[in-house]
Amino acid sequence: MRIGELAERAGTTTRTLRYYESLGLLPARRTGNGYRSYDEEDLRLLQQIRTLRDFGFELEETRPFVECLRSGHPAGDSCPASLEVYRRKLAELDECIARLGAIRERVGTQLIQAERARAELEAAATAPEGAPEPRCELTPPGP
Amino acid sequence: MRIGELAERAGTTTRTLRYYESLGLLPARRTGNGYRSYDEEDLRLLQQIRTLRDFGFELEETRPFVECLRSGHPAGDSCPASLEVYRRKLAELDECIARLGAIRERVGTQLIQAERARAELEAAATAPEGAPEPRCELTPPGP
DNA sequence: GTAGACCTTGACCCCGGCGTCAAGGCCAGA
DNA sequence: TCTGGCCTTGACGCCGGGGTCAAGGTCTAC
Repeated sequence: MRIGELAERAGTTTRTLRYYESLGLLPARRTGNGYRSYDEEDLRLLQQIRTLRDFGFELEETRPFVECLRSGHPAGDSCPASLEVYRRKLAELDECIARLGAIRERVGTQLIQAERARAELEAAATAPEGAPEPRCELTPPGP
Repeated sequence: MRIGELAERAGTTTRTLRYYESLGLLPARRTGNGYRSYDEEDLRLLQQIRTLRDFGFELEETRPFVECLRSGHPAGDSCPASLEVYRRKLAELDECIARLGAIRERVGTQLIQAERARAELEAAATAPEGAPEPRCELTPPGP
């Protein structure tokens, strides 16, 4: 199978496959005329890469999975190195989710307060006495 | 105040301030010799920018807040455009958190299964009969 | 007058993951 | 034989947010 067919079957582009090859992630055999040549096994490797990438893994993080498959294991995550990547990724995801959650809370609070401030402002505009516009601002999380 | 002092007081760099100026985000007056000149108000604008950036806002998203402050409001989020950015950001955060949460679940499940597969594999290696290595792999989320 | 600490503009570099040309080779069908 | 569709390598571009030179101007202190 040539590069165009593999790309199409995997739902990606030839550019991507050449890029992976340049990283040594998915090397290709060559036919006599210099064309890249792939087989079904390469398709599996490629699918493993694309699947992990869809989950937010960086290309380098997919390498253990690919090498695991290439070394004859039936699944990319049959090897300790792959499990280690899973664990690192889990920790990363947990931390990221927690951080975003904290920010979400602060932004949400901020929005409520700012909306209330505006409501009071409009009420003040309706009423004759103009109270000073209250200050409420997103403050830095501290050093 | 010149650029170096403002940068230091805001905990950033002169390069950053020049970059913001190139975006029209934080324009500077000039003294006779061509040096940039800032005042306390500029420091406030800059702090607003840095605070929002710490919360993951892109520079362009801070623009409404800065313009709100510059137009004389006591807080960057006193204006409707700023509130709109808050709301968009909240929606963005919620979606991102949900997406990461779903991925976290899948990766976590995958890790458990792969660990169990390895445990069975080792048990099989201890026992004389080698059962076929079970396949379990992260599968694509579907088209 | 000269050292050194500031300032100026301009330009290139970085990260990841490709997209998008450009110029040319290889092969099949009419 | 020629056209069209594949393939090859190489090179530049993009995204955001600046880092890091380079070459030169300006001011102050000694």
